[in-house]
Amino acid sequence: MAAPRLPRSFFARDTVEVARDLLGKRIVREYDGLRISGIILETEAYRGEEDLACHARAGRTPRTEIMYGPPGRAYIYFVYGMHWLLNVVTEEEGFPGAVLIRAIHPEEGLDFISSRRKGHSQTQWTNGPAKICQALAIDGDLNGVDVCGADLQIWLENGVEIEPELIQAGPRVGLNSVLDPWKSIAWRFVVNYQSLKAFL
DNA sequence: AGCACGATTAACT
DNA sequence: GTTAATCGTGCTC
Repeated sequence: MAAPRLPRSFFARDTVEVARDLLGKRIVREYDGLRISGIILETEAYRGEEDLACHARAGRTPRTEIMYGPPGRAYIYFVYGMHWLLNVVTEEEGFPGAVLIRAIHPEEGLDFISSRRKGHSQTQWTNGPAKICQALAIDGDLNGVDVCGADLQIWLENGVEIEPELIQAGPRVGLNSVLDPWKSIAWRFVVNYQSLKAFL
């Protein structure tokens, strides 16, 4: 019996809450009949047009349109000329928001991940947002897929319980030219190493 | 261990 | 034309 997927209602909430609640959840990628999965250890929230770090800061564009759409869809985009990054759209339809998945702890499909991250040690397999996409074979072809519906490509399940006191919040990464308060607002969430050891 | 930089494309100004 | 929600390498301390 397969574990139930996180429902759309999980994502139809405030982006910052969703980002925090995604820690400890399991992200599952099905590829070529193979199940690849990991436990989410790090996320970031991007929320609203006033958030100067959010792509929706400039309003609706072809790229950001998906962030305004229904929650529970994948927002996958390309940066720095070579990297794909995976987000899940949040908030009620009409309000832009998404959670960036920044790090996971691999659990299933280790051979697959290893082959896609050849030449790197296991700790470097999925400890960054572009590394996750490389490891799980996620690219722009999957932009817009529904992670709550019947699509068998990416979805989320309940994983492990993370004690609230083991969650660290801090400023989001890579926002070099973003102004405060958005540059330093604590919308990045990381599972503390202490709790990491509980299931490593 | 930590910092600086180049890679390489597309969206947006 | 500029910038970018990053990564890997190569250099220095």
